Amino acid sequence: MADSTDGQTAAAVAFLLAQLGEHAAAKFAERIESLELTPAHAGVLRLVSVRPGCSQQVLAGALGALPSKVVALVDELQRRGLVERRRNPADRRLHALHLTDEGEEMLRRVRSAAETHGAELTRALDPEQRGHLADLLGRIAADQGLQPGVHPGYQRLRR
Amino acid sequence: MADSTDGQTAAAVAFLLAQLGEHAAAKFAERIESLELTPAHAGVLRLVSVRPGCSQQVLAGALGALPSKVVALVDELQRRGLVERRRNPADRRLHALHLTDEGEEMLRRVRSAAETHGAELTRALDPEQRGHLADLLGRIAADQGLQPGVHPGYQRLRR
DNA sequence: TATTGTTATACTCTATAACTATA
DNA sequence: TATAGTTATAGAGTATAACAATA
Repeated sequence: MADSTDGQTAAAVAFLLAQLGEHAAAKFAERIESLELTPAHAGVLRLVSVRPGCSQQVLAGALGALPSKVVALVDELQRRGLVERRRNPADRRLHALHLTDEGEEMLRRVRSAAETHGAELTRALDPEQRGHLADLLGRIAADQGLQPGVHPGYQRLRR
Repeated sequence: MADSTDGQTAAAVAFLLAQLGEHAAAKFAERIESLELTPAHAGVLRLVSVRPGCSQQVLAGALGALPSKVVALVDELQRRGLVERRRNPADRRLHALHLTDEGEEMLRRVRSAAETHGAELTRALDPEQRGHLADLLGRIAADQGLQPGVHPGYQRLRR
């Protein structure tokens, strides 16, 4: 069944993914604007929560962002009391990153916003269809070698 | 079944869409690099083909791009003999845009690249799953008010 | 006066590369 | 000498606004 119709379907799927991906990212950014966070900020909070004590280099690698960008992001989040930089006594070059209690609270709000965002985005589907869609997208993501939960493209790499 | 599990599924779908959308857009851009086209160029070719004789203003609106950007894109495509600007005798301010034969040929190559791209992106799915995915994504796109076939996000609006 | 297309300019962002402090 | 983090700078890309031609 790898006929011309299927080829067009595949192309249409790719187009829809690009279109919806842009839409989803823009809507999410809009939604966390009220928290005065950008998607990049949210990515930092999430990753520091998952890997407490990680260095800024590790963070840059996982986010796909430049170290210099990470400095600015962490500066901002630290200034607002959401993350802490702790010197590592064993290697004083490293900054171990941790969420403060306020940071944890903010992350809960981000997660809540993400759920509302997801519900709004997929409101045209019933729960069964939503589950099916998650499955199909997960298969593609795994096949394409995308890291689960890591950097949706907040980074502008461009090589 | 609108329970906490479903809420997490919805959030996961939104995340996957953003992640896969970025991936799909990047891969497509890579694929048409060999044609020395950017996604924005491809968008112009496609739209001029669909709406032959359209003005640059109309094009800018449909692409979600700035008029000044459209000028640069059309300049480049005209220089390469892919599109023509024809003065409209009725209103000499307007440039009616048309594809040349070379432009038509280039668009065929872009469409072929898009099919290969789609097949590669969705290779983890069988044709039935691919069709199902196209259906689910189409429902969301329609519900979210996205124009079919129009601007996947090549524009950087940001407002 | 309003609109199309164009050009010029200002601005934002990103990437690169220097610099410091530690190792 | 090499690495983490930081700062400064250059470059790319975008949006804004001025402009000429036509209506």
